[in-house]
Amino acid sequence: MDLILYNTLSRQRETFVPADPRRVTMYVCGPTVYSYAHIGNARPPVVFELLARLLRQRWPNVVYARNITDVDDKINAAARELGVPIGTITDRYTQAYHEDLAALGVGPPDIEPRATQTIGPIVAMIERLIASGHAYAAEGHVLFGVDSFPAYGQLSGRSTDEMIAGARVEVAPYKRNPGDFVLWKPSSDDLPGWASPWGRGRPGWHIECSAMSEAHLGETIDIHAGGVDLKFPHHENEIAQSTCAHGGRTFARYWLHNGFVTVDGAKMSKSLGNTLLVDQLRRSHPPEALRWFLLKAHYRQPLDWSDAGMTQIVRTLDGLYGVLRELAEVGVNADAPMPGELEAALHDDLNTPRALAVLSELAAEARRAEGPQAQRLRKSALLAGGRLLGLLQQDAAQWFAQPAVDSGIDQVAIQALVDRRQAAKVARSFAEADAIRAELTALGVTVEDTPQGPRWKMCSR
RNA sequence: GGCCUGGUGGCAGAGUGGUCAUGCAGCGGCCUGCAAAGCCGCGUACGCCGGUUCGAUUCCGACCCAGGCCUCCA
Repeated sequence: MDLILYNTLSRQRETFVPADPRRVTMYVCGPTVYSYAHIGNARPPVVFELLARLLRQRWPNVVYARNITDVDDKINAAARELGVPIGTITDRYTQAYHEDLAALGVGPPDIEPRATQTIGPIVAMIERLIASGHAYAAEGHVLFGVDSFPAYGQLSGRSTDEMIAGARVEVAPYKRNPGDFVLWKPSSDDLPGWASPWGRGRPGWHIECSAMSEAHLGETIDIHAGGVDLKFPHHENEIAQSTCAHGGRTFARYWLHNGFVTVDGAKMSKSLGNTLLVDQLRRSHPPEALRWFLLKAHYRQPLDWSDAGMTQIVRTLDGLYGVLRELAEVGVNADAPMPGELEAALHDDLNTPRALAVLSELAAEARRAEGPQAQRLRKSALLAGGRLLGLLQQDAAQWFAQPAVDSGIDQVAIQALVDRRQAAKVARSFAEADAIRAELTALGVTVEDTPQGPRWKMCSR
C-alpha cells in the first residue's frame, strides 16, 4: 500500500518513496525548552511520531530525529529572571516535555539532538557558508545573504521583494538585504556563548536545525516536519542554509506541516491568556482523551479545543472501552493483522479522523460478534488498530475507574455503597436502593447492573 | 496590502460527480423493579450566486464569511 503525503513544497499529495529504503530519515522541529508545553506544542510530536510508526511498518530502519532547542533568548530571559544558569531551565523543561509526551503515548525519537551539543557542527556549517559566499560577517554577527540563493521563498510561496514589502521589523544597518537572517550573534559576558572565528557568541535559531539535521541524518533527508508557522521563516531559512552548505543538493524531500490548535476558536497565545498546558490538562482529563483530541482532526486542519468537545471524546472512549470490558475474558491473537481500512486511512496522508471512525466500526463489530472464535478475532483487530494509533491499550476496568481529577477517590467506600445498594435490591427495598444510588451519583459514580452483578464507573470526568 | 487555508446535519469531523461516513447529543422501541449499559430503528447536511454536466455538496468562476502566515511561535 502506497503512503500518500501532502508535500508543502509541491503543494500536492505525493506517494512517499524514500531516497534509500535501507535508511529512511525524518526530522521534526522540537521545542525550545523555556516553559511548559501547551497542547498545541504537543500536536507535531504526536502526529509525526505516528507517521514514524507507519514508516517503520514498511521500512524497518527509520531514523527519526526530534531536536531540543536549548539555547535561545527566551531561555536566557527565563534564566535571568530566576537567577539560575540556563541549564537549570532547559533541564527542567526538557524533563517536563518528556513526561508530557510519555503521558500522551508518544514514543521517544531515535535521536534527540541538542543545540548546545552541536556547536561544533554549527560553526563549521557557518564557515562553509561564508567560504562559498552565501554568508558574511558584520559587527560580530554572521548573516545569511538571501540574494545568494535564488530559490529563497519557494517553500512559503513568496518572493524576497514581497517579504521586504511586508517586513514590519526594523532592519539592522549591517544587513546587505533586509531579508538576510542571523546565523551567529555576539554574546555579552553575562550571556551564554561559545568561542568562534567571529568572537564569543551563540547560534541563530535556524542554523541549529540545519546543523543538527546534517550531523545526525546526513545532507539530504526524506521528511522534515513541523508546525505551519515554521514554514516561514524557519523552514525557508533551513532550506537556504542547508542547500547552500551542501553544494546545492536537496535538503529535505518531503515537507509536512501541521495546523494550529485553537481554543474556543482563537489562536493560543500568552497575550490572550488562553494557553492550555499539557501538564495541567493531564490532571483534569484522561491523557488518552488528550491524545484522541490531537488525532481527531486531520493534521493539516485547524483543531479547536473546547471542554464540550473533550466530554464527547471521553464518552466515545467510554463506548470503546465498554466493548473491551464486555470482552474482558476473551483472548487476543498476538499476531492479529492490522485492519485494512484503518491502515488505508493512515496511508492516505495520515487521515486519523477516518482511522478513528474505523476504530468505532471495529468496536461495533466486536460487540456484535457471536461465539468465542469471532469475538477473539474482532477483539484482536480492534486492539491491533488501537495499538498503532496509541489508543485502547489500558485495562478497561481501570479506564472506567479513572476519576475526573486527581482527587484520590475512595474506591473502598464506593464499593461499600454499591454492595449496600445491591443488598437492598435483593431484599426488594427499592426505595433504599435508589437512595444509595443517588448518594453514588452525588459522588460522580454511575452504577450499572449486569447479569454478573453490579459494577460502577466514574461519570463526571 | 501580499501569500494561504477553510466554510458539511444540534455539536465534532471525514468523504464523494449519481444507494452508508463515524462519534457525541436527541427521539422511538427492546431490555430493566426503576435506571445505567447494550441492542434495533429514526434526521430532505453539505456558505451564496452563476457555469460545466443527463446529474454537483463534490469540477470551474465570482461573491460573502471565518481563520492563519508575512515579527518570536507547534
